[in-house]
Amino acid sequence: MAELEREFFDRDTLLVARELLGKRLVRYEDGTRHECLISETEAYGGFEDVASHAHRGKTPRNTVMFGPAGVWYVYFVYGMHEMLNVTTGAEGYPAAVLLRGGVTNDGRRIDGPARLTKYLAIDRRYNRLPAARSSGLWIEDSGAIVPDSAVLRTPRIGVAYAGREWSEKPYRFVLSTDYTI
DNA sequence: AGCACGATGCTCT
DNA sequence: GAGCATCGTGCTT
Repeated sequence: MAELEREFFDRDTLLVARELLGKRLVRYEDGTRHECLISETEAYGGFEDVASHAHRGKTPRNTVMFGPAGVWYVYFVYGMHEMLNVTTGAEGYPAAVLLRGGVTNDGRRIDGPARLTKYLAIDRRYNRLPAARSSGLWIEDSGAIVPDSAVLRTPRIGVAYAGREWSEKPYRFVLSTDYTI
């Protein structure tokens, strides 16, 4: 299947978050493919998005968000969880999509960003690496057509600190449970 | 089924 | 030193 190139990610963050639903996330290591379909995403980005890590400017942690699109941004929270994001948009514009859930090849749903990274054994060693085969972690077009009727939009999870305006924006995209590839 | 809470370490003020 | 883009457990209804 076709690997998603930088051009796919070098677009509006909300569009990328929407279109990542139904795509295949693949990690390849030691001759084994670990993979699942992406079923939940969230868009973070721009200077004004108070919920975004980049809102207060560039720091050592979020620097990768300011770089080119199609690069992994993996960070550690709550003392135990790895969060997987892909950068989007033009260089200099800080934005990324958080991958929050997947569906395994046997149809099991992996709900939650920490569960997703745990399932695929993804951690900070992928931070700053390209979302490409060369890094061993990439995203493929699965061939699935995901119609708008199968996509739910809701506010983002766990960002109440950002205030009502930004925590209530419908920047979370979920593949409805009755949709099967 | 839903809420409260503790775990645990890194990041930035 | 505070708080976090979370999750599992254990308790209440």
